[in-house]
Amino acid sequence: MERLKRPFYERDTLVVARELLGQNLVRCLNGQRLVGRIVEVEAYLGPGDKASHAAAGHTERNAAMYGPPGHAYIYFIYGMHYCLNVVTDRPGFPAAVLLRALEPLAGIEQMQLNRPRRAGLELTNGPAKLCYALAIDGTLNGSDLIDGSVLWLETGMAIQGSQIMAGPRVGVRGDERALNAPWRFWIAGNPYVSKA
DNA sequence: CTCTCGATGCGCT
DNA sequence: GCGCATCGAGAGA
Repeated sequence: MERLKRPFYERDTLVVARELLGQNLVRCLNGQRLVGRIVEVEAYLGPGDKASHAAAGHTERNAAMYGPPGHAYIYFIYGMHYCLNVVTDRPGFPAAVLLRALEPLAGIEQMQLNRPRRAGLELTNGPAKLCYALAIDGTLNGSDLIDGSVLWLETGMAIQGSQIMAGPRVGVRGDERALNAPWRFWIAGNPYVSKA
């Protein structure tokens, strides 16, 4: 499988979000490949998006979103969880796509070890769950997904446009527009999607 | 199965 | 101090 290059990420965030569905997320851990198919994402479209961390402007926490596309933006939330985004759009413009759910493809035994009390669908059907399964935490924030050796994306399975579902994002606050915008995308019928 | 609620730490006002 | 792009235990049905 071929690694996704910088130009893939350096495009309109809604386009990238839809095309991320079906691609493979690869985490290299102690020489082992942990691989999951991306089945659910959410787009965060910049400073004007009131649900985005970038709505508050440039801060230390969200700095990765302002950097070049094709890097990881990983944040710590609710005092105990991490969530993984990929940075999109042009350098200097703070946009990203949150990876919300994966379908495990390889390294599943290690994922089980990383989540000792959960199995099956519960392994990776949520944004913080997939980070536990793939051993992704704040130390990987800002990782380069093109030249790095710990985290990257590879071309996966082609998804037909008719198989892509869209709806409002989960768990966000903000104004009316942020709450209603259909910027959550998922693969129709995939059992690992966090919410039907 | 669904629903409620506590956990837990840090960035931001 | 407040609130958070969440999760999972426990209760009830």
